[in-house]
Amino acid sequence: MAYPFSEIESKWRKRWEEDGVFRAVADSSAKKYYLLEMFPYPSGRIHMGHVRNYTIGDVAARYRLARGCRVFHPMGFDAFGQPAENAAIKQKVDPATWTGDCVGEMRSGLKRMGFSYDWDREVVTCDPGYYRWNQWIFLKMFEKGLAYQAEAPVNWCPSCQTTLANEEVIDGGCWRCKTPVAPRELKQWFLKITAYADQLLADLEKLTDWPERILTMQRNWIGRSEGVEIWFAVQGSGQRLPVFTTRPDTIFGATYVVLAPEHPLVEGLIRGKPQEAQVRRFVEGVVRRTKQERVAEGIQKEGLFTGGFAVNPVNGEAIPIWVADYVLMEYGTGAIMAVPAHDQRDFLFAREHRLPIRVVIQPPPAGSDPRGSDPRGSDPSGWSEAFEGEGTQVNSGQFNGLPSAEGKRRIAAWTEEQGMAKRTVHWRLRDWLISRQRYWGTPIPMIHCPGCGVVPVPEDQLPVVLPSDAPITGEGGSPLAKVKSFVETSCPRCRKPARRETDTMATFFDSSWYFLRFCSPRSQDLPFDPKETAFWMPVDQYIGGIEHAILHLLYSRFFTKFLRDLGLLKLEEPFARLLTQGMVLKEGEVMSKSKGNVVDPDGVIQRYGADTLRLFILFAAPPEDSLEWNDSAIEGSWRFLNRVWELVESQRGQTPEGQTPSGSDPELRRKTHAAIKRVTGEIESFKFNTAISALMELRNAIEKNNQREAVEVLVQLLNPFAPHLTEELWERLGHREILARTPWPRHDPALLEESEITLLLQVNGKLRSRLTVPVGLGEEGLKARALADPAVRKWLDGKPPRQVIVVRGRLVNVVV
RNA sequence: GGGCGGAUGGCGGAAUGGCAGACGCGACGGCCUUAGGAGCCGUUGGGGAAACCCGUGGAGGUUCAAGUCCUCUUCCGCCCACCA
Repeated sequence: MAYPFSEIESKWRKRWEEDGVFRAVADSSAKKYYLLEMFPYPSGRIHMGHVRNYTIGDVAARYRLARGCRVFHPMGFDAFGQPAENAAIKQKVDPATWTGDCVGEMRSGLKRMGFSYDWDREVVTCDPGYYRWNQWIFLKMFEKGLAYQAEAPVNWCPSCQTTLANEEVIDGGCWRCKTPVAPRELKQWFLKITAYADQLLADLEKLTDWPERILTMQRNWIGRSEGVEIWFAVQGSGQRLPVFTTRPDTIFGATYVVLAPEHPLVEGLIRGKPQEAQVRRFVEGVVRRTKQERVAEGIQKEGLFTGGFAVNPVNGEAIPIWVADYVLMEYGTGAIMAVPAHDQRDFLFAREHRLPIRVVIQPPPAGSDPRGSDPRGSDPSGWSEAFEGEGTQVNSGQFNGLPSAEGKRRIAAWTEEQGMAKRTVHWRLRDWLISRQRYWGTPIPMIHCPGCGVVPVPEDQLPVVLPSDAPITGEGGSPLAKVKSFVETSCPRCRKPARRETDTMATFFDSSWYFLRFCSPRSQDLPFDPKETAFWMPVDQYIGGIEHAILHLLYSRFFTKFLRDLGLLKLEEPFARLLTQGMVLKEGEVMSKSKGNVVDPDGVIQRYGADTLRLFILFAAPPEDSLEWNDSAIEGSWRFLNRVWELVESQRGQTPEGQTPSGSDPELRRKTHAAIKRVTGEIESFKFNTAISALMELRNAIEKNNQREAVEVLVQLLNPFAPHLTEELWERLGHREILARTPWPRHDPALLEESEITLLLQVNGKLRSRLTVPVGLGEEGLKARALADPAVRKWLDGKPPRQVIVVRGRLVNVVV
């Protein structure tokens, strides 16, 4: 049998395209619905992860279209990036050609799936018409002081003479030549995302339709912490050593100070001291290692005494200054006051190096408070770990006896009054390093002039086009630096010879605003037409992988806020609702070429058609969960579609008189309308797996009693999932209109009312019997029926019930 | 170390605190067929002849009633990880 999916699918794709069924029209006569899936990196063919992501989106888009919304469902390609450059290095192909081929391959792969994209709005980020606006936005950021240059470490391969991305560093060595990678300071471009840290944090409150865990991840990434910066004096030098702490209540317990190895005060502290040589060797050893290595070494904390002392301003005590690798230069002030009694890292370090431990927060006595009690006494020598909880201030001068929570506030205020400290907020969020010493990206539109310094390329000279003749070898530094005709230019200010910036932008830049470009993809005057974004934005539903939960979403939120401040948008947040779909696994593992467990969507399409693939990938698991691919389970979806096909074909064979007229089987009518209600609700809440099972149930019911209305409803409800087949069936049922544009069916609530219900009879909470009773029976009536039931009487065994619980419309529980 | 999820038949997964296992895969039996890696029908959590009993990682608890709520615990996954 096997329905002719291949002909059907190409027929309807052609029809949709010819009729422009999915073209988005900005028309305020109906509600707009912007549905966006994260656009793909064009690495070759589409894979199951794409199929899943885009099928989830397509169901939502098609459903909204049938509900009469102005649906906006665009697609494009995130086309800059390293894989194209690696292909160039390995296979000697031009990245532009390679990328173009991949885009073509992917576009046709997506088309084979029958997704309802408005292809007229396609955007490809490596197109100069797109990336000129990257450059424009960058210039605006530079103008506002949000783009700046600073020294930053990169992974450097001394053999290839090039910088490496983190993922190109494998076991501390270069991915190509295995030479150990060394960190190296390079002047690079940053975006000042930290200027928006408070807004990015505060506005998370507005994202009420985002998954809670994504919000938590963003919150932790931004990492706001409130505390005080307190100034220790370096003994015998007059220098001030600022230290940040979130625990001012523990200041009296500081027994030493620790500097990060890179801290600028280290050199002065050790000079001429006996410790000098040893400390210097230690510092050099730490600095030479990359951050990954430092972290990978784990909990082993190493450090040395510098020979210097710092004076704690709260009690005038001189305490030793150490350097240790567990203090990071890039957080806080690069120095800490160590309170070993109340911080676990300090505790371990103090134990290791025999530094004093002083308790300043007395743990509450055991049993005093069920939540906060701590069995430890006030003598830390017996402790196995630090006490980080709340307690009572001790050894803390005039603050003794206060609860530590109050001590925290009072000590912070007091040190501030005394001029010893100031209250501050520190953020974990760092500025965003966007420079890449790479070819396949957007050139940063800046010019270095010996006389004028760093000068922006004037707006009317954009785009700065990526030259096509760069030598891409993977060696000898940035490819752009080797293209004379690109590098050599004149200063826009003084006209004298100058050099172009040869770094390109990280591709996260490109994807931080593409959702705005879709609104007016051919806009020539601005990155997007503010009228169009005012109509379409925000994205009503965004769908993509959890791996983008932090960076991509944070950057997009940052860009939106920046563009709003430029006056181009009237929008706080770009994505109203977010869904993160799970991964596609095979035998419990992520599909990957290296594991050799990749299932190619095209093979599946050839065997079963796109509709079966779509249906199966939605049926096998809820969208957010990971999905276990199963080659034989897809047969179930295939069978189901064939049976639906058969159902319609068999009905077509019948004369109208031979069909069961609508209404003659009230039970099937009821089931049909119940299915409309259920499937509709489940599509809206993205429970596609159960929506499909409801469709299977409806088909099973129809098979027993074929009825025109039921069949038509089934075809309509199935449409978002299996669009090609259902268009064909809809036509075969005699309809002229395209099903995708046919209004979604509505259920008749009157038909869902039932006259009888099944009453569950429990004895002591266990199901013992069931009873069919008329709807609307009162509590007493239900109780009487239950107690009269033979099964219940058997369990009562003549004894009177102790209690009878009646849940109307559902059950009666008799307690003996 | 921190955060967030999970754990239900042979498998994927269903279950507003109220019929555990919907729907599907697989398996088994049958029908049809020259044949079937097709199709159709039936059975399918475990135990038991049956009445019934036992079952949602483990241990407690709340409740008339717990897969679902609470406490503790084990294991697994993901993300972030020396953040002061």
